[in-house]
Amino acid sequence: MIVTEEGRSARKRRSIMEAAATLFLRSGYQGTSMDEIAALAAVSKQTVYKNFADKERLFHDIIMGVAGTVEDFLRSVGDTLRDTEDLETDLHTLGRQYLQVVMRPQVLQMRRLLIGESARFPELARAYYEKAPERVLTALAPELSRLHDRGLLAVADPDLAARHFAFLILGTPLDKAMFVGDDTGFTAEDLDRMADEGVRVFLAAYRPAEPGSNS
Amino acid sequence: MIVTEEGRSARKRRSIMEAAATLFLRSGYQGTSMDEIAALAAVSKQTVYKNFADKERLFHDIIMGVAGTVEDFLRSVGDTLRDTEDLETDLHTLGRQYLQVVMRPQVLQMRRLLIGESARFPELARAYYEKAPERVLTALAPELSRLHDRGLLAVADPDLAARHFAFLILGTPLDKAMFVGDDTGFTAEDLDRMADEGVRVFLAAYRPAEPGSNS
Amino acid sequence: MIVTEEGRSARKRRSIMEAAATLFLRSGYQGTSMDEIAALAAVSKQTVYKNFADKERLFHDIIMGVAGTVEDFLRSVGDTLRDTEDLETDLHTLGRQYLQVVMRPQVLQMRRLLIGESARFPELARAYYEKAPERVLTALAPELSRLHDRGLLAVADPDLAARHFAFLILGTPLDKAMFVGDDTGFTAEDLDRMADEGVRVFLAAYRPAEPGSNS
Amino acid sequence: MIVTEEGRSARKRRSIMEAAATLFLRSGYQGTSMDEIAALAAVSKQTVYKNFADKERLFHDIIMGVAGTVEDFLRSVGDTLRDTEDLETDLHTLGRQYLQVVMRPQVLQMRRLLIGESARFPELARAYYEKAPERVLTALAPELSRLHDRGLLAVADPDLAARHFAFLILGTPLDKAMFVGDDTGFTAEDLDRMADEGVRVFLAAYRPAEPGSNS
DNA sequence: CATGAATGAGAATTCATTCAT
DNA sequence: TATGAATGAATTCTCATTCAT
Repeated sequence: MIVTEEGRSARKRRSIMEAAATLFLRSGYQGTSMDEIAALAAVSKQTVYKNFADKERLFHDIIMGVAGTVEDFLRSVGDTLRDTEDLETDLHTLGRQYLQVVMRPQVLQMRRLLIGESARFPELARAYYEKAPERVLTALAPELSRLHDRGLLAVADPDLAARHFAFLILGTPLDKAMFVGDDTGFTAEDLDRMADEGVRVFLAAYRPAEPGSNS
Repeated sequence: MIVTEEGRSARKRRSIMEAAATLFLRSGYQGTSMDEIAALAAVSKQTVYKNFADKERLFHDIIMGVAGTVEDFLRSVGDTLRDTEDLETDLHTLGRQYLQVVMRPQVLQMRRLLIGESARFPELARAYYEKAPERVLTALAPELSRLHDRGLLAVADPDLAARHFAFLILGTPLDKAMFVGDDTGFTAEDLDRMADEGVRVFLAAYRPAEPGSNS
Repeated sequence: MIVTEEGRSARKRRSIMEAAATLFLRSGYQGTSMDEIAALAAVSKQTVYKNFADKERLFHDIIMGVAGTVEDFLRSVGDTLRDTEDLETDLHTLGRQYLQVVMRPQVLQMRRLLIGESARFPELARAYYEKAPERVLTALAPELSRLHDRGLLAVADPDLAARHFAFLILGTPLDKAMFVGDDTGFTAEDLDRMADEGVRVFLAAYRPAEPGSNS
Repeated sequence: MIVTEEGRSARKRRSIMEAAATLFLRSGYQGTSMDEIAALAAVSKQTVYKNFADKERLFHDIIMGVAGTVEDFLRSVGDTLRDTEDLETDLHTLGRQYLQVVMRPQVLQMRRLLIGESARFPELARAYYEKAPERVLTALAPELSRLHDRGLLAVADPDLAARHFAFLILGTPLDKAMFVGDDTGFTAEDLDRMADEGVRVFLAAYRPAEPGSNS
């Protein structure tokens, strides 16, 4: 009762944000009108303006709200690699997860939206970039570093290695998805295979010459 | 006299296309008005409409025109790898070139533009994707296949290898550039180093176990 | 209180329709701008567009609204002829009424409007034709048929007879009005006389040879 | 050689008039642009303006040019009725001809065009009305008068009788054609039958009680 | 506070007419 | 003299934002 207590006002605010998120992601910034947002949120335009000074601020708040979604995957990165006993298996698992997360329609749409609006909202695009895609890399790098210390990988530059890991896996489907839409034609199995191949190449390149002697 | 003969008409048409390209790339499709294009081209709106049926067609023609620019690099791919005598050196050269080409502001802007408009112009985005980014990969794959046959690489799946090559090199700077603008903060040297590192990892993974015995 | 309750909204809508009707009838479809309509209705353009999706739909609604006006005369046709005891007198009365109705400026303008726009709005013109002019004929025919059965007229083909009746009366003034404007120069007496003469000719042709023996 | 000598200039003028006639009749005044006319006439816009001061004058000249086409039928009226020896047959022939002439697409389109533009070009519409439809009636009336004198018809008011003749025949198909387009769905046989029925009614009403004794 | 209307402007597109080459 | 371009305005429609009820 205490937790779900939200108040009409807060409920409306959330419904506006949901409507705006849906529409902005689907139709872009210019392609979405305040009228549509109000209509989809089932509130009056006045209410929209009461809650958000103008269209730009609404957009801003939406984006920053949605950007927080990576959290789950970030935790997964640490959990999976921290004390791995079977690096190869765990890396494959992580790779598949990574790709699945990034290929979710919502993520793809958000990327397209911000890339398309990066000229109009430069700070916003940069903020998103740092809060989402970049964050994964900065979370991955220290884990790779740890693995190096444990002698399981040979990574001279952990940040660079993290990026290689990321783009070996994501590069192809993500780039394609940016242009051709959410449905790239890749099946779930295709994606898993691509992730696996990326991980395989990563390991081929980053496996230590003689296991267990990096320190 | 023959070569430079162009005619008022053709000159105007070109000036319109240049103006439109500049503005579309800078401000996007919706962010560019036909008035602005006519003004920048120093031409009346009528003349714009005489040359291009409507805004969509103008946009289309611009995009497809720019997309044809990859040709040069495509030739370079074949020229560099076809009869290489020093694969490592030539791959590094190619990698650097590749990254430089893709990081040119015009290319970055075009990518952002089409990614941002991919919902409004799905076929156009796809057409561009196939005509530009994808085309490089389909040109690279057979070359890798040749190198495999010559025993210089061990590529079971040339297409996949081409993609790994591409994204090991391009991934990081390209993804960042999409969000943060043409100026990523990377110097030319940074980019060369990134290309080099990508090629190094590629070779570490795809170098044959015993050189010269793949067939 | 209940009857006159209409609401701002409905009032505005009506005022738009009246303004649009006036202007469309006076200046035609292309000759009337949405700006003019809004101005005459003392309403913002937005309000016009909120009530009517676009100019075409507004036009359509106006036309179909006006077309419903024939109803009164349709009733009159039945009332006058159904149980007539003095056919000649009643036919003359009906003929005069008919001509008066059709020569009302609003009707004449509507005819001109739709005839002029019949290329642009073929279905609308046809719909109007069937809903208004044609409808009178299909109401008249069965009455003539009844009169035939009662032995008061000799009409082998009631539909054809209805058309003869109509155009003997309307033909001249209606055709002239189409071209020369609402004011044909005919006085009310002229019109009555024309109607009378038409009815006279109709009766001369359709009176049974020997009254009272058609069945 | 003398007859066909026309000169480039006159040829162009005629080609402009033909193009304009085609387009005005098909698309109306406002629906036809000077660009289209120039294009269809295969001359430059300048040439159009050289020959016709402006669009209005061009329209005017076209209409008055086309209006002259009734001449043939006018002669036919006199030829057929002047010394008829079988009035019934000849009237039927004339009725059919009349209807055929009026139902020609060009005539129908001209009527629609001028009716639609009668507010914009009142004198022109009136002029056409007097030059074409009215002219037939004023040609027909004296012939009917002659027939009355010969005792073949009983027409007290020849002008009125002419109008009755006209609209008994033309009324239905002409009125329908105004609204539903050139193709009314009536076959040539339908039209002949309609004409015949109109003539039949006309004769029923206007045949003298005792043939041969009107004077 | 919430609904409908108003404002004021901007964009795409078209047109009649006139210059300039 | 004829072609393409320019002018200048009009028209339909949409939008973000603000008032009034």
